[in-house]
Amino acid sequence: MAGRAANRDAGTAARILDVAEELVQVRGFNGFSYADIAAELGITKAALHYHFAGKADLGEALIARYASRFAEALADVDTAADGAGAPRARLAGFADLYTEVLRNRRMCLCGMLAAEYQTLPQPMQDAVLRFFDDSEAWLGSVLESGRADGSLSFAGSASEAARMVIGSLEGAMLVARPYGDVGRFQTAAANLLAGLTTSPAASAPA
Amino acid sequence: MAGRAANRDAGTAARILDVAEELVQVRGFNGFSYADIAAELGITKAALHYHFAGKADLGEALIARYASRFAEALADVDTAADGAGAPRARLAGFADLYTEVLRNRRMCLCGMLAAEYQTLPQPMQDAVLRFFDDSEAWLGSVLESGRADGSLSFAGSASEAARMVIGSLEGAMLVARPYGDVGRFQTAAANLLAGLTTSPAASAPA
DNA sequence: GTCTATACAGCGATAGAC
DNA sequence: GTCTATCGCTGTATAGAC
Repeated sequence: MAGRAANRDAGTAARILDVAEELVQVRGFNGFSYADIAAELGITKAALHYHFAGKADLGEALIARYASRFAEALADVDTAADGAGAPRARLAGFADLYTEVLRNRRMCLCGMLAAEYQTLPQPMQDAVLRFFDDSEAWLGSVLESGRADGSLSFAGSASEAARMVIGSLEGAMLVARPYGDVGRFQTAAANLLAGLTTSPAASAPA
Repeated sequence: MAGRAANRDAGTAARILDVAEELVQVRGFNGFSYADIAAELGITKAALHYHFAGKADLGEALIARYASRFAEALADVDTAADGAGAPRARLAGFADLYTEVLRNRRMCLCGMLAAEYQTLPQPMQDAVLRFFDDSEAWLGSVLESGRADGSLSFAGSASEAARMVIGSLEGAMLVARPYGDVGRFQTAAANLLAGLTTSPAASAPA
């Protein structure tokens, strides 16, 4: 989920998605137009309609690609953090994905679309909910493992805790971004995760 | 901060604000037009411009009124929860304000505007940050009291904890609203507050 | 304070040439 | 695959009558 480089060599469709993605994450789906994308790429609006018939189609493609990249990033977190201490490291890795998005002065794509949810065409609405459902499933499983091995602690079900964490990270981004302060997000995330982490004495008995 | 009733007897300016407020909280500042307000009130767009010269002026008035009502609501929470156990009750009362907003199928006005922040005229941007600063000041003071009397517990400064709580509540709303599920928010809020609450044994020694 | 009428820019979208 | 040209509509905003 790192901020992708210029993507100069990608096909036109991919470059359109790159520009549109940034516009949605920075200005919202209702805050940009085909003209903005066309100007940025040096092509015309008509060319955009060749690749994406309507704004709704573009929006669906945007979420699909974002969700797919996010799933890859989660798989990378799984790979990077393995063995003992995996749950804690994976939880931290999950929060780090959000940090990277904010570092690019962006809001989470689906967090932004959640705000505009009522104005979105239904296929986009459905895709946004799927994104959160998938995140909840991955994180819930991590939290459950952490509770099982004693490294994490929380009340209620792992799904509920996952929902709480996802919402909290989205909200921390939402508020930190206007302040232009990544540290503000990181502090909030650290305090949040601290509340789920068992004390060293309990998790790593000397 | 309860969902205000029809406000049938209010002046036109107030009724415009009522309708615009709901539109912003449901669809976003970039998701509605003067025509939407005019249609809802049965007046013309030109009449709207008499009361609020431009959309930016309307937006500023919207935040000012919302922030003023929110401050009143916080004062009410102070009054309702007094004496022993006040910090915990005030913290719960703070979360309840958010619940009420969500019950009306709305997002927090300033949470919504935070998402659209980069597209807002600067006076609106400034007012949004002031709203969060004020909330942080009030909540930080509540948390500090709670730590002092032993009823609340958290790492770092009270201001940092306040920022974490505000962000988490905003994010819980942001994500719960698309699901149309107030219970989803309430569960997340309860889990969040549980992490700040000292165990009964510590706070209420039998 | 509200109206009719209108200006004018921007929007998403389409037709048809190249 | 991209262009020029244009459509129909909606956006915010204004002028001037009542």
